[in-house]
Amino acid sequence: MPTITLPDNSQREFDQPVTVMDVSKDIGPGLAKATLAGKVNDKLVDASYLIEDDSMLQIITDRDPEGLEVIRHSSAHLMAQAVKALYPEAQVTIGPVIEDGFYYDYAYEPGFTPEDLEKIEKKMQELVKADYEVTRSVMSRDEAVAFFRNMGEEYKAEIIESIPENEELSLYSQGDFIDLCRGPHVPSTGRIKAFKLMKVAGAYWRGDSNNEMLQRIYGTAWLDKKALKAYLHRLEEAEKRDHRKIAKKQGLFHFQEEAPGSVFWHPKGWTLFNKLISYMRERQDDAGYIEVNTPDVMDRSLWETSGHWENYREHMFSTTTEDERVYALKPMNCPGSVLMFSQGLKSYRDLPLRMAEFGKVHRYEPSGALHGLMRVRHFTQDDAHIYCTEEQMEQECIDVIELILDIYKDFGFDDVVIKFSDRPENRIGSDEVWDKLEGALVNALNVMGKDYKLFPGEGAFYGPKLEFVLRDAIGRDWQCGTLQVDMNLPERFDISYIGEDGEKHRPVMLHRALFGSLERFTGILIENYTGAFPVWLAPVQVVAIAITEKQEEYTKKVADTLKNQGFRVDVDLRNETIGLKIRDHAMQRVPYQLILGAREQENNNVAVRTRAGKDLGAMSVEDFVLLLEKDIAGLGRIELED
RNA sequence: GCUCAUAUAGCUCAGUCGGUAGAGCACUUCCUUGGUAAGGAAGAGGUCACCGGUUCAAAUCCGGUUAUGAGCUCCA
Repeated sequence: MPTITLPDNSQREFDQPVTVMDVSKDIGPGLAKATLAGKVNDKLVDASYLIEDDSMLQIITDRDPEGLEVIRHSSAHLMAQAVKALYPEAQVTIGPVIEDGFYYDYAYEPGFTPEDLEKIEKKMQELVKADYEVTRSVMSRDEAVAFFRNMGEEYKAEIIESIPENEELSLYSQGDFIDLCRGPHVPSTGRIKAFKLMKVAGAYWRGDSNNEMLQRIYGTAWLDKKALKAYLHRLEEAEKRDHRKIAKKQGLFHFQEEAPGSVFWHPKGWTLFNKLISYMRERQDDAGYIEVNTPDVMDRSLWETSGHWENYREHMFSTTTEDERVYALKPMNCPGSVLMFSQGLKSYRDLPLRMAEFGKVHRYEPSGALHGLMRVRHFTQDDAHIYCTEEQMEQECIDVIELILDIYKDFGFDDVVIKFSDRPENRIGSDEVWDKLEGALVNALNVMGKDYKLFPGEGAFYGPKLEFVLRDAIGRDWQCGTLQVDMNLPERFDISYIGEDGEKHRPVMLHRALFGSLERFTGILIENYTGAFPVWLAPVQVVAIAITEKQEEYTKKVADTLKNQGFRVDVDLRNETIGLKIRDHAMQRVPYQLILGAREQENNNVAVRTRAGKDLGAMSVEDFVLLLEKDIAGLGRIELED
């Protein structure tokens, strides 16, 4: 005799066990029609779930976030059903829900073509129309293994075999398709209204590159066609922000075959790059760092001492000279930094020693990993190594985190995902030391009230790390800043400082990078600003445009006045209409355009237009300079975007 | 590195059935001297990524290489 309590605390009594759907029907036919699943005592269940005892029940409809998840999960099953119908020899594996949709991995030797996707999608539509009822059944583990093995589904059987023996497994079937699944699912296939298959890709079985490659089909699913359309539109818009596209349009950099994964910076892109360096240099200077520079090419023996030769040799660029000496291009700055530290005796009075370097590192990344500016083979780190005592460590961590978040704020990144990776299985150092190092990082975050995501066992073998992650236009996450504690290098290079007691002590070494890779950060910024950089960063801040050739001299004069005050100014004297010139520079996202015609020349002033199309009217050059300076002082966050 | 796809003018892209390549923008020259997102005309520009094969004939079909894109794996 279950009593059902609904979210509004109203109660309904039934004289026999009821399904979620029964309760829905009891409340009203409209709700019954909208019911996708239920939440009984906070556990997500099918609409057909039988409630036997007094329970809290929330009916899940397409208005609930869980409803969309159920639809996406069922969409994955729907796709698998379609694939099995069209390609019976394909074996099913797994098909989870992901952000914005779902995927399903198949073992299918010939692979799927884009045409196959169309066919599969069409089949899915048919299956929706047929409106198969989705039913749940239960099997023991061993029954299920035998069942799937008998069907020729070896992968499925393998998955089930790895599940503990005593667990009861649920299976879902629709039409002649059956799959192992935790559920819940929609009551019938007709409930899936808006989906689209997006792309085929390879994916390793069980995520292990030693295993065979499966065929993964990605799809997206939404509550209705309108939401699907909006999503596709959003994707299109996001693609326009792709840093590679914007860079081409604005002439910031290029890549070419002779140097895969290596950037050719054009003048405008290089200006941007250098602006970031001078910004960082200033911030680090204020934060008590010193800056050094160490060699790019160093002898093999150094990399043997650091351990890189042993562990990362295949990812290093190395070179042998005429005299048979083997050198390597530095894949990291730290060994150089340590050599710098060991020059001369260090006292505890020298600590904390914060040694920064804008070092270009070279890593032979796998070809498939390369990705625009985000993943390159030669990149510049805003690297620094902080040598300090154990007592100083936590405060140094706090200072680094504070600096990093403050710097990100200057670029408009207020929400930064922080990842914390703690001790891995293979590691050096005692547990007590690890406790201390992890504690330093976590305490620092706690003191600052910052949330973080824990990645257990993902730390480096020599110490735990924090990673600061930013997201690109297409929704991909990229690690930018990092803070790591290192127990390995000080040991390997046997560095020390003289303590108050006159004895040698081993310093703690913190590695940190704030932008991380200047190249990657530039890429993130291009997308973040859609190429419309704040004035302080913009490669060209102002363009002076002559309306006719009669203003040529005046235009040059105005431009020179601004250039002499340190602004980055372009001049446009082309024999084109003013409309075309304005359009060109607006599309190049130049923050300010000065329109210079007979009127301006006569009154000795400039007519100012923003890239967003706002006409600020005429003003003197002096007033315009004040405007620029104010804009730059506010780090260009004055509202002039469209 | 793996799976799939792509590679044609500086850029964006067409190119049917295999018959030696085309548009728009950009560029050069000329006309136009203009007032806040595209004025007009003419001209120049290509070893169709590279190497090989099939064929009387290859941008087109086949194989390989390189690079790029998406995803997977990796990222000290």
